[in-house]
Amino acid sequence: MVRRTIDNFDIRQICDSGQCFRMAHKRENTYSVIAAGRYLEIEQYGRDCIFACDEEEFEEFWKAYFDLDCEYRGYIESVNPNDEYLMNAVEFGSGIRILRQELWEMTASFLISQQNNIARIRRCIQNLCERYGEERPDPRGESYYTFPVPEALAYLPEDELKECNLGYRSKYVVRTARSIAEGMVRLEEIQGMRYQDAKAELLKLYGVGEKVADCICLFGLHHLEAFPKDTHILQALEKHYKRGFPRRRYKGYEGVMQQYVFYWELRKASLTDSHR
DNA sequence: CGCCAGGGGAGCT
DNA sequence: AGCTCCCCTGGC
Repeated sequence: MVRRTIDNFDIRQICDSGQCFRMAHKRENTYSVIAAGRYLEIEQYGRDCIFACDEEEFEEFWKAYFDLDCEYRGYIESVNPNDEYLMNAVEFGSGIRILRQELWEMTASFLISQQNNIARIRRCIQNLCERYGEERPDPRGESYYTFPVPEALAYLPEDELKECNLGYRSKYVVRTARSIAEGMVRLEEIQGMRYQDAKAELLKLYGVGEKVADCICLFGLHHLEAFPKDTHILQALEKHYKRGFPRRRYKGYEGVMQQYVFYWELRKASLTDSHR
């Protein structure tokens, strides 16, 4: 067990912010996450967090995964006080962090995300992991499945992943897995590239367009300047930033602001809903 | 049953 | 850069 008191960290908000599809609400105050072949449960009460792993694993892996070396207060305090919309969004999602997830997993996950909703994206990825990932025991005596390696998908018939409920996205994932398995696109090299070069390289993958490439850059490469524009963000920009989002002010971490806006747009509907 | 939207993209012009 | 068409599932 690892105990930490952490500011601007809310595991529920992170789970609901739609950047990780392998996080789940286990029970009151407790969430699970599967990443890089590992399984972890996190329990949180206010700023007090309990990570169900030993100190070594926490320091070596999870600390960086949750981006805990970064102080998010600075991002939050930089928001223009006159920007009422963004002030609200940032206050509402002040516990969000940009996770440091795996490049290949983000690539496949955001291929699956297109024209899809988050609940179904989760099910698709769960299906994919159960069928092509590796089964491992978790500390509680149950089991979980790792994310399949590219080679496990690369030589399937292009429609095979429709069995996992991917629909027409099946061929995007299979062809991309093949491009990577055969070395047409080298993820290890992309890891070392700056944002623009990495994005250009990712755009070569079949099924990867502007928006998906930016999601991969933001969540899989931690390029915080990537600013994915999905339907929700476009609607918000249209409504609140007719003259364009002030990217200059937030230069270098526009993607963090994007995530506050996205979460706010996603959740505020259900907020008024639950108040009936 | 039809219609539409869900964190778009490919293939044209 | 903009347009059309493509494509799958779930909810209403």
